[in-house]
Amino acid sequence: MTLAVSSELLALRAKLFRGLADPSRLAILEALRDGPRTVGDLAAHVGLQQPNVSNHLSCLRECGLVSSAQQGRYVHYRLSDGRITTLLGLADTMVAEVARGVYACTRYAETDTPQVEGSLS
Amino acid sequence: MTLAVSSELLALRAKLFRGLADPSRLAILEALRDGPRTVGDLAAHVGLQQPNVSNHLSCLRECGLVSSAQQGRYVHYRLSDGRITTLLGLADTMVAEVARGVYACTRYAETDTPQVEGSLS
DNA sequence: TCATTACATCATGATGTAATGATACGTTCC
DNA sequence: GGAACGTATCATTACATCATGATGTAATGA
Repeated sequence: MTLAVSSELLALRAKLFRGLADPSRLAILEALRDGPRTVGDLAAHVGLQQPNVSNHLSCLRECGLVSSAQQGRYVHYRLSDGRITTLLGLADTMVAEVARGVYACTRYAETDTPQVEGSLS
Repeated sequence: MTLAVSSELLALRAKLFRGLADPSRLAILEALRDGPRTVGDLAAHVGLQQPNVSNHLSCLRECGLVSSAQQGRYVHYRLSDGRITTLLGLADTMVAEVARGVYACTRYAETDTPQVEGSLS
């Protein structure tokens, strides 16, 4: 009787969050908030190798978070929806609020996370 | 250059999204929208085994998404913040909008999602 | 055509993570 | 005390995923 959230919807939500659950992809999305960028530009901006960025962009594009447009040899990527910014902002607010808890969460690998100095600015 | 967002903050955001990037955990959070529940109740509700649910709950608790309170032999879990519902709702809206794209996203495994009888409202 | 540039894809290795069964811990009741 | 119950933890296994280097593909220009 209590059927309302289908497992398919849960899987979709999980996929969406999974697309956002990687620092590299979040950095890419942040960089795209200022406007469209090319792959090489993004790679230089976030300090990752080109194939790696290309792979992450494919992920983001397939999940509908970014869209691409080829112009000559270049491929310009941009955020596909302003809602993404809203989602990131809300997550940012939550992180600021539960920062201590999230930071204390040792369940997931601490990828190169130096030290938090309460800098939530 | 000039990374607008520090890598530490990106890591925190990624952790938060990672906590939300699993169908089982989303099912648990959905079940908790109606109010506090015990571990066994949750396990029966989402169709997962008790140790598995307990493990996911530990994850969610460590990340500050749920809080627990022991009453006798039982431990009641509840959402720690109403913001979580907001975040899930926004994600839901986005999923509905980019559903086609997310469906087509074959980059991540379509884990056999647990059978859920979540109640929407 | 050939070379160069920009990007995508493939294969691989290292690491992370979810699910399971067994077991330990804590509480209640006899 | 001892048994039953609810929950947490451990070790194992299977799988997922990130990053890298090598290679492939498309587009521009000489």
